[in-house]
Amino acid sequence: MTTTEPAAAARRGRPGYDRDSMLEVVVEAFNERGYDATSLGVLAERLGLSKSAIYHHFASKEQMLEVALAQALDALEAVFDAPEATTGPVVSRIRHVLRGAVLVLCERKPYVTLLLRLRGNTPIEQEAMRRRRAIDAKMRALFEASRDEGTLRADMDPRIAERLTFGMVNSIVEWYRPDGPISPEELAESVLQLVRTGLREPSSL
Amino acid sequence: MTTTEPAAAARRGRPGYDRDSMLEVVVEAFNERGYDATSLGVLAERLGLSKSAIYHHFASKEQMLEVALAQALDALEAVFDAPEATTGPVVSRIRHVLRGAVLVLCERKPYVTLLLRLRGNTPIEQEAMRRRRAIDAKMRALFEASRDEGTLRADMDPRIAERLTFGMVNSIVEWYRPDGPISPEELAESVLQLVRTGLREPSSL
DNA sequence: GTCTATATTGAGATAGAC
DNA sequence: GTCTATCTCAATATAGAC
Repeated sequence: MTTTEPAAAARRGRPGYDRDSMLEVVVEAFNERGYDATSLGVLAERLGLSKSAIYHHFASKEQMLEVALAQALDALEAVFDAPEATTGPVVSRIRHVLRGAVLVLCERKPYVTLLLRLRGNTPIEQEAMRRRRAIDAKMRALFEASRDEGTLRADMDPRIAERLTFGMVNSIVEWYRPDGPISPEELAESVLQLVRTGLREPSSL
Repeated sequence: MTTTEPAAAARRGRPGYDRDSMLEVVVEAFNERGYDATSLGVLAERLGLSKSAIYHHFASKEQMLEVALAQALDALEAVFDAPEATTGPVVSRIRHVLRGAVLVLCERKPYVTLLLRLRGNTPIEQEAMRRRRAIDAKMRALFEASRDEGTLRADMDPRIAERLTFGMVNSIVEWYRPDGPISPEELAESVLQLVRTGLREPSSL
């Protein structure tokens, strides 16, 4: 039995975690049971380590949350700060951010899931929620711009439209499976179709 | 039984809670901080009581959750078991359950919110999730029937359509305010509009 | 119906050896 | 990088008086 292995990230046995590989296991547990309901004892069990070993990688349970949330927020902010989100026709910008949000959500699902379930119980959670609300505000501004130029249906409040749309996108974390039959791209396309023209078969309108 | 006291429900002073009026305060706290993160100490503080007084009304913290979840599930199941949900044109049934779900969600928001955030950590939570999944299955069956009769757009998987639609509806608990400017009926109408024909102004298609 | 205790368990976190 | 052992505190829940 060899006692030294170079790479740690892909290992599933007992030893050799680095910060990222440990975080993967930890965040999965947070999402299954909820952050508050997940004790260090449970984490240690799933990691195959003792509780105290965890503290070699993270200063506290909340720091695990902080690092994980950053992974989600950085990716989402990148979508909304991209040139495609700030220049060009408003309808194209909306398409870009919706598609980008779906893709980030699928590709970093565990981290985004954690973000979407925050309650703001600590300063770290509150700061993450602040960043999330800033993203929401950019989305809302796009919908209001669409209303102003006449491309959003006039009989719907743009704020309601934004909330329903983003709520739909965010709900994807509840059921999407990365190893399932549908690709993130297909899913993004379905979202755009539904948002653009609804669910009805045109011939049955 | 009941009714030696007309109602303790409206009281906001120190004493005189009955089960329902206590549950209102409790569920509000659960939703603000999360069920697991809400200690009996916090509940006692918000109720203006000692921790032990709570046990006069509920046998355990989890029993509070159980009673609250029943309020949400009973109302939702009533919508899906109503005659309007089981007879008549499929499109009408879908309109009924979507509208009904939005109304229940607005009118019993705290209880539905609790339901939607469950993680299944205990048998009681698991049973509630089972009932919730049964409701989902009825919704899915309606969408599949719509696909089969040609009223759901042919280029979208009915299961994805169902999940996106229900996800949108459920996300309403995250932002709806009963004392806000929009009525549950208006909100239900917006949902139906978005789902039927999308967000775009027809003239800009 | 509420109170003041208190029992008991498990949580997050630390110390220091290997 | 991980371990055993332990600290401290807060959690749920109970006992019994008023």
